[in-house]
Amino acid sequence: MNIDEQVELLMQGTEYGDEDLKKAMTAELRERLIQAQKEGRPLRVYCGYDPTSTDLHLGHTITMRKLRQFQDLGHEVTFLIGSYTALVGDPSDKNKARPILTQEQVAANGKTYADQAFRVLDPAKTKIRENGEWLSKLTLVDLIRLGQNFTVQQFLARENFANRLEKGEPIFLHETFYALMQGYDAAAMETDIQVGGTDQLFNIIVAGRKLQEALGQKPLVGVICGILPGTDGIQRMSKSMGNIVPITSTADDMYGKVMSVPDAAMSKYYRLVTRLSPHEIDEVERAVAAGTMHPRDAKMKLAREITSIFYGDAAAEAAQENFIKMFQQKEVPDEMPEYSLKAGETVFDVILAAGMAESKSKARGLIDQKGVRLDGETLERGDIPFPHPGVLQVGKRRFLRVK
RNA sequence: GGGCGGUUACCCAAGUGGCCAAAGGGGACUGACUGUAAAUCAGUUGUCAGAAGACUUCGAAGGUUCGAAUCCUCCACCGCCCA
Repeated sequence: MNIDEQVELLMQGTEYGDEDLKKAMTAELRERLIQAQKEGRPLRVYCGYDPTSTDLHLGHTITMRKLRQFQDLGHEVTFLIGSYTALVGDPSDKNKARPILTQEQVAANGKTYADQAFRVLDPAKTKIRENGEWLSKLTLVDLIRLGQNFTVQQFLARENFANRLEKGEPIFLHETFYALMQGYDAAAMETDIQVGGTDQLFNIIVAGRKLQEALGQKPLVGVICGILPGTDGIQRMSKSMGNIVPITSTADDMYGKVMSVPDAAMSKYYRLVTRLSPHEIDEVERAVAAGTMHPRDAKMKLAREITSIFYGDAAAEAAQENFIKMFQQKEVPDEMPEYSLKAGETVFDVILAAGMAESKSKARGLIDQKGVRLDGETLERGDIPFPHPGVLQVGKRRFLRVK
């Protein structure tokens, strides 16, 4: 791959929110690649992950995919676990301060993060480090010195702080340390390239570069990845929005979740979380635009690709077949929870016992709305004894085999 | 530390003694239509009850009243201004 192609691939899916910045970063990236080639040394690339929960979702894999691209081009990739930054909580993507985690939680989460990351990254070529390694050694004086490189105004100008200020929501002092800590990570590792989401723009472009410069290093190149919308297609994918595709979900589930993503978000999914080259993606989009490819088929290709990244081709193929059977041909799924009918139980009893509705009122509502079927027949009442064993379907996708 | 304002259901938010289980919007859910997409249309969205209705709920606890989300007292938390 020549330098131009490398730059194109590495800049795919990036978003800077500012054309000039993007141009500048692209130019710097090119320069670094050339320089690295000349000197015959790999670039030091990293992305940090704060282990704030146990489950990673597709949104987290965007930057991993980007790291993987660097890895495949022969560069040195560090998967940095933010053991210390997680203690502070990144204010970037929240309108509220994050809950403070204990050191034990952080340690436990960090472990599972690395394991999950290796579904995308090449374990043999990945360094795993924790930022506690160097952040724990900073003294108060060190921290104060770091703070001398920034003004309060710079922080208040940040979009999310500015919003909170405007709305009268609290901004805690400790939140401002986050950027300093992250910037220091970059300096401590003498980073060439830092990868992160658009919410990290400030931390990377302002904090990281400035601190490196202050410490006499060449400022890093920020590769800022776009944000993946969740399954609703609008809000960013995040656990609290309930629109995530967990990377630990089953192949069938992953395939189905990707299929439920609105068309409008397809392009982002292709660019941010697949292994396809910019060229191949263009081809798919052209075909859809020209009408030679059905948008549904483009999405099936996407769902299959994503499932394959995590489960391999065979499982992705199987997931696709299940999907076709279940939803395109309206057959009931092969596997579903089972329930043993007890004497005298009504339809309501079964629905509630199986957790298919939260309360009897909700169940009543579902029946009234013709949302409950037994072997395909709509049930009119819920207070009658359960008619006969069979497949109970509540809504579109909740199934129960009643025996 | 002082002054003022706020806390309503999943979220935002209206409501300042009875007509309040509580407007409106968003979200979620169901049905129709579809490509398990979007858009659109119709409906549901505190719990129990077949229905009438009953019960619990407007930050917490007490109180006034025939009756309180609404008035009073105290407590907790948040914001703004002044230090």
